[in-house]
Amino acid sequence: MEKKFNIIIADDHVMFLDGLHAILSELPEIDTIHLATDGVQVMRLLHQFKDVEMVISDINMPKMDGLTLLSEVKKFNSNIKFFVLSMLEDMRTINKVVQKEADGYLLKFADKEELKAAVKEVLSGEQHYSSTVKERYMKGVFEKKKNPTVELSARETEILKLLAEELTSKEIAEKLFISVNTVETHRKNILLKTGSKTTTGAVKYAIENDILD
Amino acid sequence: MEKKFNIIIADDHVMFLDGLHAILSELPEIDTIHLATDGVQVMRLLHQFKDVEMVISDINMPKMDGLTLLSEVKKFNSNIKFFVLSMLEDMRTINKVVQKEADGYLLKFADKEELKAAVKEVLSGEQHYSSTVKERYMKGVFEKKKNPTVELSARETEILKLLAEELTSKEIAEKLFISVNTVETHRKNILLKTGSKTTTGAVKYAIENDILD
DNA sequence: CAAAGTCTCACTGATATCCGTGATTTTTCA
DNA sequence: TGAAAAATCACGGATATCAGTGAGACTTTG
Repeated sequence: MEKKFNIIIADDHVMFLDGLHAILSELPEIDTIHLATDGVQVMRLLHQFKDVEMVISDINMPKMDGLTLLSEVKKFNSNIKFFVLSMLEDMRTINKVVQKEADGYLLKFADKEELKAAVKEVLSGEQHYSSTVKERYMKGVFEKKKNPTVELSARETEILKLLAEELTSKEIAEKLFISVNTVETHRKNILLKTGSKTTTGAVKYAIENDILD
Repeated sequence: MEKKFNIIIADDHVMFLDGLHAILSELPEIDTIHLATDGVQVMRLLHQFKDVEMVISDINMPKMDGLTLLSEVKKFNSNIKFFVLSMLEDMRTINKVVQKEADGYLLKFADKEELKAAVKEVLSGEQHYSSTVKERYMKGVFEKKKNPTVELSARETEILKLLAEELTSKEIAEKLFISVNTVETHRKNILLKTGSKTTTGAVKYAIENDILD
C-alpha cells in the first residue's frame, strides 16, 4: 500500500481554491486536503495538523503573502514541501522563489495534468519548476553579470517612495530631518542606479520592480 | 423536464479553467461546456455551435481580451448571456463591463456556491453582479458628479506617454513639431486633470489607469 | 448654428531638478 | 579590525518644471 499524503492548499481566490481542490482530489496519493485563503491560516493549520507534508500556495495573498509564508513554513519544518502556484512570472519573483528554495513553481497557465504530474514529483522528493520559470531564471543569472544588479539602499528606497508621492527634495529633507543637499545626493544616486534621467523614470522603475508599497 | 443549457467558459489560465469546469459540471441545468483560452477561440466556438446560450469569461486574455469579446458576442447574438469572471475590481473595468451590458460580473474571490447561484440566475434571465462590484459602481456614479470625469484628450495622452519615456518638453515639442509652449500647456492640463503636482504623479496615474502601452 | 472642447501659441517669474565634484562620518561585514 | 558601502553635507550653474493668464483656430456635437 502506497503512502498517502496530507496537504494544505492556499489561495485568496476561493473559486480557484475550489477548482484546485477538485483537481487534486483526483490524485490517489493525496489523503486530506486542507484549505486556506491566506498565509496566517496556513501556519495555523500547520500547528494544528502535524501530519501535513506539503503546502501548495499562491503568492499574492492578504495577511501573509506566499513568499513570507514560504520562509515561515521552511523555518517551522524544513521537511515540509512547498509548492508555489502563481500568475507571477517576473524575474524578481522568480529569483525570490528560487532563493527561498521552494520545491516547485508552476504558473497558473499550466493545465491540470501538468499540475498533477508536478505535485506527484514534489511529493516523491524531487523538484519541479515550470520550463518558463527555469528559462527566465537562467536568463536572469546570465544577464546579471552585465547589469551590476541595481540594488537601492534602504535610504534610497525610502526617498524614492516619497518622490513617488510627489514630494520635493525640500519636503523630503524636512520630513527626514536631513539636509536638502543630502536628499539631492540620494536622488542622483537613485537616477544612476536605476538608469533613469528623471525622477519620473525612477518611479516607473520602482513600480515595475515592486519597490513601492 | 427542465431545459438544459450549453455554455462556453474562457480563461487563459488553463488550471483555473479546469477548476471552473469541475465546479460548473455539478450544475444540473448545464449540458455541454466548451472550453476556450482566448477570445478568438470563443468566437470560433460560437460560430461552430449555434446552440450556445452563455459565455463565462475572464477579462485578461491574450489575442482578444474579455471586454472586446463581450462586445463581439453581443454583436454576434445579443441573446447570448455574457458573464464576466475576473480578478479586476477597479473602477475603470467595472464601468466598462456595466456599460457594455454584461449579464453578470463576479470577482474570483467569490466561492463556488456563489458562482453556481449566479450562473443559475443569469441563465434564468436575470442579472447578477457581485455586491462589491455594485457598490463600487454606485460610488463611481456618485463621485463622478464631483470629479468631472478625468478624461485625457488624445493629444494629452500622447504627451503623457512621451513624458513617461523621460522626454523633456523641448524634446517632445521637437518630436511632435509643435511649440514648447504648447507642450507646457498640455502638461499643465494633464496635471490638472490627473490631480497631480508633478509629472511623476501624472505618470503614476497613467500606469495605474492603464493609459500607457 | 452655437456652445463646448481641443489644440495651438506666448510671456513671466518663482522654484525645482539635474550635473559635476569633492569630502566627512557612520555602518556593515568579511 | 580594516576595507567597503552607505549616509551625510556643500556649492555652483545650466536647464526644466510649474503656475498664472490670455487668446486665436479648428473640430465636434446637441
